Amino acid sequence: MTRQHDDSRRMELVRAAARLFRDQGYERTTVRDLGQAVGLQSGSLFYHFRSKEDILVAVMALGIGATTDELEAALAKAASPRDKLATLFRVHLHSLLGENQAALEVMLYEWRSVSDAARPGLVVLRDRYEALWQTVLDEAAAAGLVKTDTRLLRRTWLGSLHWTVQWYRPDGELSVDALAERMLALALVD
Amino acid sequence: MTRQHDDSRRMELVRAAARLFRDQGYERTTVRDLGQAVGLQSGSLFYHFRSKEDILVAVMALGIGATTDELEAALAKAASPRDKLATLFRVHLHSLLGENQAALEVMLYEWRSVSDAARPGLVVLRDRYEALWQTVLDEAAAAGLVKTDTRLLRRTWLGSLHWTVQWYRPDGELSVDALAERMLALALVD
Amino acid sequence: MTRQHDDSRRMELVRAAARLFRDQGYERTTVRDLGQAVGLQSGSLFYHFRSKEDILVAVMALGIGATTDELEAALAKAASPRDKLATLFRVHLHSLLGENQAALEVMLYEWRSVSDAARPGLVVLRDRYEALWQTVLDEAAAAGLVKTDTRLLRRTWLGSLHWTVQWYRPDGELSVDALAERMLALALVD
Amino acid sequence: MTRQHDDSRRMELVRAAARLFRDQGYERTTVRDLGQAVGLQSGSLFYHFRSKEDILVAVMALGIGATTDELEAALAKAASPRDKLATLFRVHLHSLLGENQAALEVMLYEWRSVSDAARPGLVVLRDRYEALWQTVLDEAAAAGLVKTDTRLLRRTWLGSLHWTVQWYRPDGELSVDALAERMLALALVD
DNA sequence: TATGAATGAGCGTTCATTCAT
DNA sequence: GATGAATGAACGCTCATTCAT
Repeated sequence: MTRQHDDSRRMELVRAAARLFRDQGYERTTVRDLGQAVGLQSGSLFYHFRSKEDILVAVMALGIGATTDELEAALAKAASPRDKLATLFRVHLHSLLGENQAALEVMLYEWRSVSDAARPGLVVLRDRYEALWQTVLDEAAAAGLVKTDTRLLRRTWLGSLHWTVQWYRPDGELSVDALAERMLALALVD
Repeated sequence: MTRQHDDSRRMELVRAAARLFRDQGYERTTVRDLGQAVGLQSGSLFYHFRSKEDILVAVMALGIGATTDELEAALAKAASPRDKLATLFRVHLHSLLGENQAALEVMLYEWRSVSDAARPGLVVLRDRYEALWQTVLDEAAAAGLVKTDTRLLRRTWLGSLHWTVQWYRPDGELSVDALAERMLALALVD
Repeated sequence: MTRQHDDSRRMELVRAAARLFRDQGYERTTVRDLGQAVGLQSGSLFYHFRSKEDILVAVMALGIGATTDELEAALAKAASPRDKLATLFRVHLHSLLGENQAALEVMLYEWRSVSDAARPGLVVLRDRYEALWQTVLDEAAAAGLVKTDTRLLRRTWLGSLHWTVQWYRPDGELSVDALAERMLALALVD
Repeated sequence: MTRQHDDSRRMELVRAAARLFRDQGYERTTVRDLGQAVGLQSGSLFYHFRSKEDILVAVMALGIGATTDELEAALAKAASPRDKLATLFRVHLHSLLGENQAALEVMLYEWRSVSDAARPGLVVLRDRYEALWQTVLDEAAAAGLVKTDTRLLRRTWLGSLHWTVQWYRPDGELSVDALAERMLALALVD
């Protein structure tokens, strides 16, 4: 119970931090900004986290971890290789562009602020996510859906998806789901 | 003469700044770092630039401006639509990944540190570059080389190319030219 | 009963504080350090003491008070003026250098952290201790054992003894008793 | 010239710091206190010193270094072993208790705030000073002026002298010179 | 009695920028 | 054109203390 309370505070902070880091950047976000966002004095943050960087790491771990979990769950429900490809696109774009989603974007763009000590742990999480992608792409290649250079394909497609945060506007004509579908259609060999 | 000297000093500084901003990030690079890189005291920089942000803007303008110039020149020499597509990929990757190239990468990843006042000028430069892309893609679509959703295609492909800075290693097996060729092949409908 | 329990907790804390204050200094010791040393959260200390400074005062009072008690008891058993001089040295060095002794050293070196309000109470305790010394020295002077400038002599000898904490090593060749004997021999007119 | 100016600023700061560290203790003295004492903003201190601890080390090095220099010069003028002993006492007390003298006292009482990295350098300086003492004491022992246990004698006497800062009042009846003479008389075997 | 969480003031330090020389 | 010195605001973080539970 106590643990739960503690965790909920931490989670609240991590989510607020994700938004601030995404909008202003990690370096430009002060611990006073973070405190204000959750109704705490800046010093009080350090009861929950050892350092500002620890908050960044928690945000990034959440970003990639939650996305991996969702992807795994969604893939389990996908029937065909083509469905699985669609799942890759859909889950990724929802995690990047969906409402209350900010952590994955931070994960993508704030690597430079992660210390050498914290990097390996995050790399493991990232690799786990990319391994899911790789598996699906390899199956798709075996099914003749995509070309066989799946490693480069993975990097290419992920790059395309990552970049959407720079231009996609949620108030535009295109829903996230529709965007995912169109990007997949564009990417696939007919 | 004075002007020339001044400009060469400025250029030297911009190039050094590009490398530092790319490697450490704009926020993490101090004006003392910049001064040291060109053998100047930090205070002396402010004779050449009004502020640190002005240096960033100069770097970004150089990054996109020089790339645009190169692309224009290279496209003029390209014969077929397919050649022109190859030119898009080749020039872009050289500007991102080539030796002594850092400014375009800064352009891509440091938008958040550009003030509202400076942004429009850079947006104009970026739009000019993307207009070149758009023209070439439209011609390719007309020739049946690519699908017709060329606006989304432009964003998709540019995203793929931008992301290469995160994983490409110049000491690996793949040259920049070879990478450009393979990425194009992967992107094209056969 | 409650009182007893309370006191034992307090004593445990004072002893732990004495060691920490001696080893790290009062200012560099945090209440979290103190809490950890006795298995308490830092906030819980404030049930036993009103402030961190109160703990310091308790340590210092213990340091000088216990030493005074021991000196009184030991002097009562000493026969000759020369024996009494030896007792001064022996008790003082044991209190400073003996095992589990830290409080007197804190008393000597942390005056600067005692507030004006708390100082008089400690000065009284210190004066009581020094009065014992003065009496013994005056008797020794009357017996022709030491020179007659006993006030300066007291300060001189106490200074010598206090300084031992800076250089004496318990794992060296000299026991505390032996050191006391040698220092007395050195100090006495033959 | 520039160097001289720089040094004079540093010196001014070191002297002011010596007084503040002596009066309030190193830990209780803030960099804002230090800045105010020399008419500088707190941040400006860091143009002259890399850290607050560096200032402490400079104070301590000044305290022991200047005293060593003075002692060397004064010993060169002393004729007899007895004169040299008097010189030891006189120079030490002047350095501790004289006007505008604070650095040596800081040296004695702030060791705990010196980092492991800085300590060896200061120990070398201290050893140099104590070596001067040792030489003089050995000569005095050879001349039959003092007992032969000169290593313990050195520590004993230095302890006595160090302790004077705790009780000597410059506005009292005793001048520093007179105190030195009386302490020596008390310490010497007739 | 003790805890977990929070406060709020203050700390040492950084850094873009200024300016007299 | 360039420097050395200084500014001043802000930064991440610490810590004695408080208090509802």
